[in-house]
Amino acid sequence: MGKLNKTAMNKTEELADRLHSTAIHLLRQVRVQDAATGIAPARLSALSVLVFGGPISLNGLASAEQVRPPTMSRIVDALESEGLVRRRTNEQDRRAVVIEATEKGAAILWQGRKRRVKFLARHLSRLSAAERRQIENAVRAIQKAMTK
Amino acid sequence: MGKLNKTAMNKTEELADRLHSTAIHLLRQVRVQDAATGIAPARLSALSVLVFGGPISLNGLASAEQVRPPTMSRIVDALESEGLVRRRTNEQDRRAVVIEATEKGAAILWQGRKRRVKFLARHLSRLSAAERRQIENAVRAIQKAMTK
DNA sequence: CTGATATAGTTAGCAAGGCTAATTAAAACT
DNA sequence: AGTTTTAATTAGCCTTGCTAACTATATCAG
Repeated sequence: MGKLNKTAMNKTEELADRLHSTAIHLLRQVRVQDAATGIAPARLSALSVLVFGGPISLNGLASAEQVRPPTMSRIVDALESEGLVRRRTNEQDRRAVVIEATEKGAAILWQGRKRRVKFLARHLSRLSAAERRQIENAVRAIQKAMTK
Repeated sequence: MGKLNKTAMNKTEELADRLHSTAIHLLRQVRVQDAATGIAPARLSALSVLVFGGPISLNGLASAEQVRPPTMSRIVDALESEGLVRRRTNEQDRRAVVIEATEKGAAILWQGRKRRVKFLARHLSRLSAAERRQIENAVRAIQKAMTK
């Protein structure tokens, strides 16, 4: 993949290309681990915002997850019916709801997160300490490059 | 995110965690670029296999994309009706079809790929050469860690 | 060579997750 | 008080994943 026109790409573009494809493959493997939680991906991701970030409004959650409110409303419906989150009305602004993870939701999320991190760490542990340091530096650099 | 239980994680697990979240954010931003092609993501991805890998059977394409044949059959239907790919019957085995990208499909894909790579490269170009070298090394290390 | 079995692909039908447009209820602002 | 804005939901669409069931062709056993 991507061999044809390499000649037309400069070095930075080649790096961009490899970085992209590496990210795709990395996440593809991790997703298999997440499937073991039994929670569908969008739901798991929203739940994780709630567990790590605390209670938040529906619109806040939607924008944290970069989806539209109706999409998030339905995701929260599903999480709620599985007993993983809870809706409260915000008494300061009765139009708004506050969504929070239940104990059960938090427990399940921590489990899944642990599985995912251990899976990745198991792979990373096969590298040398120097290689891991390289990845660490690269992660910092990528974050720097991508934030505005 | 991920601040709560860091104490319970060792260094490699922390790295795994940051790597994971960096990959997610990277791809989320790139996806916005891909949307500009006007082709839905699964279709774009299948088309890219055809353009970079050449003609292939439906089952082959499905397994390259890690989806089931019925899913791919429908994706190919959509691409075909947009004139981006073409189905041929394999004359050696008349049960099988061979799917190939049309000129139009290839052209659109190259455009989109160029946009995506340039977008990423634009961000990477704000880093120092040393930082880009770090990313390069890290990409290699990650691939090594994740294969097999 | 014929009947059974295996393989390639499609069709039908379900679920998840994305969207916009329209609606409802509450808040905020003339 | 009446209008406008805002938070969330509902309705209805599309895409993309799946399994089960079907069709057509190929292969294999006797």
